[in-house]
Amino acid sequence: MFFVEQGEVRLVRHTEAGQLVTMFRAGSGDTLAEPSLFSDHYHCDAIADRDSTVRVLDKAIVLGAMTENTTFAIGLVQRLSAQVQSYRRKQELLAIRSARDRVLAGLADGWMTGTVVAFASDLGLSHEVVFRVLSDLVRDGQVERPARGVYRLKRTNQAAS
Amino acid sequence: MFFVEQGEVRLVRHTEAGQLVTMFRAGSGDTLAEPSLFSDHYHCDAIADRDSTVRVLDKAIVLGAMTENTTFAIGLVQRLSAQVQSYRRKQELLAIRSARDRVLAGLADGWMTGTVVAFASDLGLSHEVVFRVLSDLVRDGQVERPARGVYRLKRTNQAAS
DNA sequence: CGCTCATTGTGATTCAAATCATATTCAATT
DNA sequence: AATTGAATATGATTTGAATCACAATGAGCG
Repeated sequence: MFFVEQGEVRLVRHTEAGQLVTMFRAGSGDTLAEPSLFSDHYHCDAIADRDSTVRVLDKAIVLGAMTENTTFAIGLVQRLSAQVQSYRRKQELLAIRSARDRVLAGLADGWMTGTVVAFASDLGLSHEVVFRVLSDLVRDGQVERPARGVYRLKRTNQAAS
Repeated sequence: MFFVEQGEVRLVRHTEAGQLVTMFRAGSGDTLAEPSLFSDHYHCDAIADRDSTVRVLDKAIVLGAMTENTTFAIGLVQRLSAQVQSYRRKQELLAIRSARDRVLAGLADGWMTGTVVAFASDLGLSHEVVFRVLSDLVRDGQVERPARGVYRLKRTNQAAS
């Protein structure tokens, strides 16, 4: 198990077909690979896109800390719950068939942080379609593009939640 | 938060487009809606396809139990970790573009339990394509169909993990 | 038993996302 | 300053999953 002190680390897996799927993005203060506490053979790779500082937490020590320090355990439960929630939200989003609606939902959820290519990958769409949809949305006035490669929803249809 | 004593309860959400997405299937002994412990406004619906018995756990009591009983807290962490793992696996599976490969992966992971329609919904595919792919796979000898609506991978390409 | 309804299954057609191709911008490197 | 490589962007084409349409089977029910 790992603790990200600085930077950003992505947990990725390779499908049989060879494509890279990002499982989780851990920022400063996040823990990584909690499931490894209970299962040995589950394998992911970790990629740091920026320089990052990561603390390695020994499995036995973490398990020990959970029995002794209840606030620690509760914190862990809380972080895991948040992860479960975000996975559910992602599932819901990926269930949206139309590329346009999916891009809109992704924008509303604040997924468009890095590059468009990364955004497209998170959405499970080809970057070409995402570029095209973004262009259309800008043309339709739903989205603004303050700079090259930067897209933002207009206040008109911001996230409700 | 809920505890499923008997039966099976599905956690579902409705997308804006009106389609139903199954977020989680809880069987006997599983807990449901753990994230509700920490957030108030997240909303899912629960559907019992079979008659089921569910125990309602009071939020405050569960939080109390976590501080007092460390084994309880650890159990919760463990269940949540397992959920996170399965969500990651599902993400990986849904990232598979080809319907044929996705169906194969779903079969290998033992998702084909109920009806083909339910299976298709879990895979995020139309049931027509799933039927077609299953037919092809039977024709190709990769899959056996012991009875109408029952499909099973042949030992040749069983799950590696 | 006849009725309804969901599931199973297949065939034909459509449509939209993937793919292929290509140009441009820009930052990092040499 | 020239070179590489990645991201941005758009256009043309293909492909495969969705959709529409329609049978057949089988379970539940009055």
